Amino acid sequence: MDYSPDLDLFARTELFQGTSPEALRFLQASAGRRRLAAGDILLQQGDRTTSLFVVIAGRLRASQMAQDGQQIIIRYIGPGEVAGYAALVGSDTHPGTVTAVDDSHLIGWTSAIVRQIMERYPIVAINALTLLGRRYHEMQIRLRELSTERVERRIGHTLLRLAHQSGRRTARGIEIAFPLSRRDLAEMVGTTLHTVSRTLSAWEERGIVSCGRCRVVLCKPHALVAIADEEEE
Amino acid sequence: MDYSPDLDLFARTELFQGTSPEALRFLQASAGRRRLAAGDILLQQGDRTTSLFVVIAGRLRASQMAQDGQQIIIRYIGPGEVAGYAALVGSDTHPGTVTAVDDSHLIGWTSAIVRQIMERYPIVAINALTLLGRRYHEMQIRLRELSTERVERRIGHTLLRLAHQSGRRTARGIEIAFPLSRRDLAEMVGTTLHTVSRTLSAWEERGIVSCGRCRVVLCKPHALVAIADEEEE
DNA sequence: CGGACTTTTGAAGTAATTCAAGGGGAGTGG
DNA sequence: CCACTCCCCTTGAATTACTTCAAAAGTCCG
Repeated sequence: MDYSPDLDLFARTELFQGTSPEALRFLQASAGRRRLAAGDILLQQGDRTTSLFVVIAGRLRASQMAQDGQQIIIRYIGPGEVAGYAALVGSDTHPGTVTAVDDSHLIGWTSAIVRQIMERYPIVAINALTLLGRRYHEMQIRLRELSTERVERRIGHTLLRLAHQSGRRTARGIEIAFPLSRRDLAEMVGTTLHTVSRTLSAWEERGIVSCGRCRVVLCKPHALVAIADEEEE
Repeated sequence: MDYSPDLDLFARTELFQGTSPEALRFLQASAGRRRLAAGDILLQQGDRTTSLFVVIAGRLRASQMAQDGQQIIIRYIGPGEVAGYAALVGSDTHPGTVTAVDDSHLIGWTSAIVRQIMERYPIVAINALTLLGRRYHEMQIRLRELSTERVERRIGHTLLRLAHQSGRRTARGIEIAFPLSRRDLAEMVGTTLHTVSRTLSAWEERGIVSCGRCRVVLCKPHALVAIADEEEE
């Protein structure tokens, strides 16, 4: 078994940065592994919290559903990031559903072990605070955008964010590096897939983006920035 | 100086629950006090993070502003709650502005001390995680409401939440226990003060609420629940 | 090649904003 | 105590950004 690559990765994740070699060994020893194919569900909204995961490879989507079935996408989770934060904050059920959107590889720990780790190695709890604080801040910004901005601008901001956190340089521009349908984008932005489709079509005509089935490439990111941040008068 | 009442309060706040008497003494010794009149600003968005506060008495409003001046209200903060969470998560600037909406009394610690406390008493970091996790979850729910629900329903949910966290039983019903203008409510809900005004007027006609200048009383909370949660068909 | 899903685009409808104007309450200062 | 001012609130009417409804075309996969 090739443990060392994982051990390497550990030290670089947001959650375990700065932990002692001893702590890393303990984490290593107590970890479980999990592989998911694209479309598989890691955990479901309302389920009892049993584990915390860190993404090694792949990408997942955290979403929230209302009783009436309406769904929104909270965020996408990539390598090095935490999935299933409920175990981190001591919540007994998962607030959302996490689904793999690409084949993914994760490592996980039970809630009890997570608790132990944080008590033994406070740096982990402090790291967790930092990352949760960052997520909270992102949410504030999204909430503000959703409250005050028009759809076109929100789509712009959302695409720029996605490109920033998981863009891949290509010949044609920056490609969002995972399958993202118009519906997905709509559920991130708070609109309908129709409006997203229309907006992307208009942008494609102006050469700003280039899209296909579940694919978006930002050809002129600066033009998108202009749309997203331009002064309103 | 009457230190003991504060010491009493400490142990009951969300952040310091379960801390040892020794820790409480240290907290006590290193704390600063701050009094604010209604309208005073505790800290401003973009300011360097210097301190963390816990509200002893009064109420404050955390808000976020965009470049264009558009503002939203993130949340109201009451006794026992944390204000200025940036110091908790190691962010170097404050993500929002916190303003007193009633005369308030707070205690605070510098960022350096907060860091020390968390390293020495991991329980505090774990408590911080729990409370931030709860706030994050609340944000997810608001984001979902804002994305998927109509204004009337959102106003309903918002009022119910406010009543829950700071409602005061009165003869006429549950009163939101701090000044809350139509504009404030609009900035929480993501709409205009006009729409809020119209909605409240309509509800007042049906006897569901009773409002005045910066005052809202929920006379028939169950009717509001029906509006907020009723199945759509 | 059928079938499921994604995407596009037009047309109609509407919830909510924007525009506009007036009324009222609270505090201030003469 | 009255006049003045500053908010806060209310209510109509016009406008619009976006949704909803509808239908068809494209794309992937077994």
